[in-house]
Amino acid sequence: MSTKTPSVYERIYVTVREIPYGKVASYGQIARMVGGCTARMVGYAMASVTPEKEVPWHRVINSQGRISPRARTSGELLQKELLEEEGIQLDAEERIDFGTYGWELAPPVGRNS
DNA sequence: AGATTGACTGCAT
DNA sequence: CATGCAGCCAATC
Repeated sequence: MSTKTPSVYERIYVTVREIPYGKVASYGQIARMVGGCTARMVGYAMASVTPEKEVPWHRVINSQGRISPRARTSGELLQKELLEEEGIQLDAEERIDFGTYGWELAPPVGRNS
């Protein structure tokens, strides 16, 4: 293998790939699941991700159930399109309901109102 | 080898 | 509800 050691990044990519179709996960959730890394690492990993990784980065959103404003480009718009493609509908405020689309491993406490 | 950055998160103001 | 600040740790320059 290459001189590069897999390290945390590789783990994050693998974890993100574990996200089932039609579900979403937050950075913090993934960070906790991977362990040893923080939400920033996940975000940074996503920023460094490439189509070659085949990572469904569009299934990764922030804790607010919102698409990260990211830095440049209108990629966020693309992300919304991809999410809808997965069958995930966004709220009127472009927000995702973790209780409905959230990863089964990421239950935000079921508080039925 | 040191400084900077980065698609985050949570709490305080 | 919007804005600000601090904590996190690794990759990149």
